[in-house]
Amino acid sequence: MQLLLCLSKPAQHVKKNPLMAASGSGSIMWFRKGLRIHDNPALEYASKGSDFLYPVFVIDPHYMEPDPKAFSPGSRLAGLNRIRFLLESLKDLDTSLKKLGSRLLISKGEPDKVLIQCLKEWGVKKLCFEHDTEPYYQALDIKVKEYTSAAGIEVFSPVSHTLFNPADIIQRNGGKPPLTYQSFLKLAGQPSWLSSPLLTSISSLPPVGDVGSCEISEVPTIKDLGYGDIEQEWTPFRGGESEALKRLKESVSDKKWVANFEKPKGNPSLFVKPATTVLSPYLKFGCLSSRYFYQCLQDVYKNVQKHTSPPVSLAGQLLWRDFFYTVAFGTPNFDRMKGNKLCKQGARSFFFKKGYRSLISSSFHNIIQDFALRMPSLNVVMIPWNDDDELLAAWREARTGYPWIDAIMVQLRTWGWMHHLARHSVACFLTRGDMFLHWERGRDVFERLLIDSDWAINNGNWLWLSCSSFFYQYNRIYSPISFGKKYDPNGNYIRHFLPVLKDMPKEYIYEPWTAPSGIQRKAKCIVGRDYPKPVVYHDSASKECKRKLAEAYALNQKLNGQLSQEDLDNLRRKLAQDEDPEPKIRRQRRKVGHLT
DNA sequence: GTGACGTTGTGTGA
DNA sequence: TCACACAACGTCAC
Repeated sequence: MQLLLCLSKPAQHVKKNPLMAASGSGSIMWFRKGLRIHDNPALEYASKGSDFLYPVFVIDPHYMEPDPKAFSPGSRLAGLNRIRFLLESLKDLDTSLKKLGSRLLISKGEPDKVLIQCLKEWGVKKLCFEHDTEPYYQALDIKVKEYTSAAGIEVFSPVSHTLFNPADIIQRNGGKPPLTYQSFLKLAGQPSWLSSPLLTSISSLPPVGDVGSCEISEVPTIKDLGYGDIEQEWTPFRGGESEALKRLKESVSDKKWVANFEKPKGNPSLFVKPATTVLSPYLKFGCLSSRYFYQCLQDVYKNVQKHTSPPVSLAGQLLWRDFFYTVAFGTPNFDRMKGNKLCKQGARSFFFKKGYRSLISSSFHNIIQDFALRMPSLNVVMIPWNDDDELLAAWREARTGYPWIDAIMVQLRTWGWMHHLARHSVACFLTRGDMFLHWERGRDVFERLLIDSDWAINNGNWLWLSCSSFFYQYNRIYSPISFGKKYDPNGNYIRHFLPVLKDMPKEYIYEPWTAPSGIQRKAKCIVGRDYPKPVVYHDSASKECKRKLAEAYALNQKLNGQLSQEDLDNLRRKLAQDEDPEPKIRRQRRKVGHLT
């Protein structure tokens, strides 16, 4: 309310038309993701044949308003970097809409309630919004469609966030999502829209109609949202479609770089000019169309002699995105370890008792019903992860004592973005590599702090990295010392994000606890005082993790993945009994060191 | 049932 | 720079 009051001002580009509601020629374009003008079929359809167009974005307080209890500045669900990125994206969209004779109408509240109020007040006959497969939006859309169906309002909700429609892929695979990238590629083939040009510009839009009694504001600032004066290091990446297209143009203009791109060969320690496009935050909010990006890449590939291919190529990265969207859409409880049992044993009851039947479009319902009968097939390994708030906080707050890990966590907090392999390093360290903590805890931290955090991709990658699903070679552990050193022997990345170590000689920068005390004094960094000692011994901790994973895998195999809570607890006790005490001893020493 | 395969590990030795 | 051991997983195609 405070926001609306302080921003209430006469709306520009708004034409009064008291007859509009009766004429029924108005449409609402409901922006959620898809914050762009180019390749936006919902916007295109909304503007066709409409005398008035209402471009609406609803600010959900859960997503935007300050939560003082959260572990970093921001709302309950999002860190401040991502909130700011979203506001910048909205501002850019508003500017673009104004150039086309329209504007963005910002409202605030529970999105479904606000939208239904707008639909009633404005008397429109058409509601357009981009289809979204995330559970949050699926549930939201059900509520809105219940109203539109009863009110006789046409709904147009095209798939334009991804290259393919996840439901189509699942249908083609007999009702199950493909579980490997290669099988996904085979099913997907070439996108149907690839041969025809996408609509990348619009010359004008219908004017905005009378907004009546609906509370509408301009795009708020961070301060308007109640954050006051914030002192923090902000992400260097600016939100919005204009910035996205500029970045895209820069990336694809280097044809040689695009043609030779191989994701696993990228250097995660580069930060002045990152080794990847950093287009992921723009794809996340739909400031950039993945289809337009894909088409631009195909144009480059056509004009070079040879180029890399999926999974490592740039186009392959967009296909990875679609792969995770597809598996996530076809897997109930994709974001949990413990939902798997429910999937395997009680898929029918899950779908039919929990109301998911109404959640899914009728055309897809038959497939899902069949899918439920066949049993969902994503195997999530049940692992008795440890629960240790102290270790989790050390990881989250960049004080593990391993500079490579801590520097990445500082980059996460300050930039909201890190290279993919840097994410692998810290995710492996938290889960199966060193700390043996639950991937869901790490997922929560990433989900909050990343500016590109995406429900399907984030959960998919945590399942992958923790060897819980998709990837199972738990012997392959990233070393918190040698992995970074291989790319950046001088430790420039560490020196930048952990200035406390900027004068540490390169011989010790990845393992400062090994530096002689004279060197530590000269570098003005005494380990245990200015920078923490390691919270675990990597050598023994990683061996312990491998042993635990081996036992957990064996039990999962024995019980065919059907572990009860009791089975997990028993295994946890057994693993603790057999545990090598060495990592714990180090933790005790560190703790004492901190207290004194 | 079997064999090939899997975007992105590390350390060692040639 | 490359091959190999490490130790061995699940998925897919046959």
